[in-house]
Amino acid sequence: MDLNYDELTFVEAKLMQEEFRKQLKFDIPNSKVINSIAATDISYNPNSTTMYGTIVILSYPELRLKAYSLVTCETNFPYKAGYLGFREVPTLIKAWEQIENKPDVVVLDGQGYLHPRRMGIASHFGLLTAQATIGCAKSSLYGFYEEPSIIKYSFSKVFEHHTNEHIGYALRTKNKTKPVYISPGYGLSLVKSLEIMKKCIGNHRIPEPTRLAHEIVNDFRMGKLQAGYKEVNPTPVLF
DNA sequence: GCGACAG
DNA sequence: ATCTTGTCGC
Repeated sequence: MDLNYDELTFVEAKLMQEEFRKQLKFDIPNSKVINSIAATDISYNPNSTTMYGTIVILSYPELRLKAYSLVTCETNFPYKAGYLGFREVPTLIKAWEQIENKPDVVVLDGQGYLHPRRMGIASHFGLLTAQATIGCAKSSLYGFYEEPSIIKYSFSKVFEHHTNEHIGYALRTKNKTKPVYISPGYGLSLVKSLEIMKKCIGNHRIPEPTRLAHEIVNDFRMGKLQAGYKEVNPTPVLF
């Protein structure tokens, strides 16, 4: 594919999001059982155009690491709230293409439907790959909501400012910590995306797939891992 | 005009 | 996103 948005202006990017939005699908006949879930992450030095990207694949619902894809990619499109996809998706598409066994669902670091134009990075990536995706963001970008109870697994709906449309959830993934923001990116419903993410919660605020992606891409940037696609050896059964 | 603003 | 010391709470 070799995607590159470096020459786009924000005005053009916005028009593209409005066009993409019309092509989104959320209720794809979804009787398929989920056996694997992936998470993506990007790492880089603020003063460099080199992006380090990863997509890690875990078994579901056991959440054991099965494989990971590591790539490096040059990007000049700047970060701007509302346009994250244009900066990070090209790197992720490159990581996606070298995966030999595609996962059933992909969790992106950022928003999905919970976006001013319903086109967060999870929707952007999901549309281009025709993959089921979920947006899981560490902070809020858009919408209003009431704070969920401080107890782990509690959640509340996030709504569109003017229409009151339900567009995502604030989910408490750990007692007494800030919630994360969940919304479908592509191919899944709001309810289904929340249900899946609840099952990805471990003992930290950041859900397990995303935590692993962050750890692995950091090792990659530090030179501890090499670019490419690698399937991890299954843990031997002892008896 | 003012404040907010994923990573 | 990344850097980075100390501090607070479980």
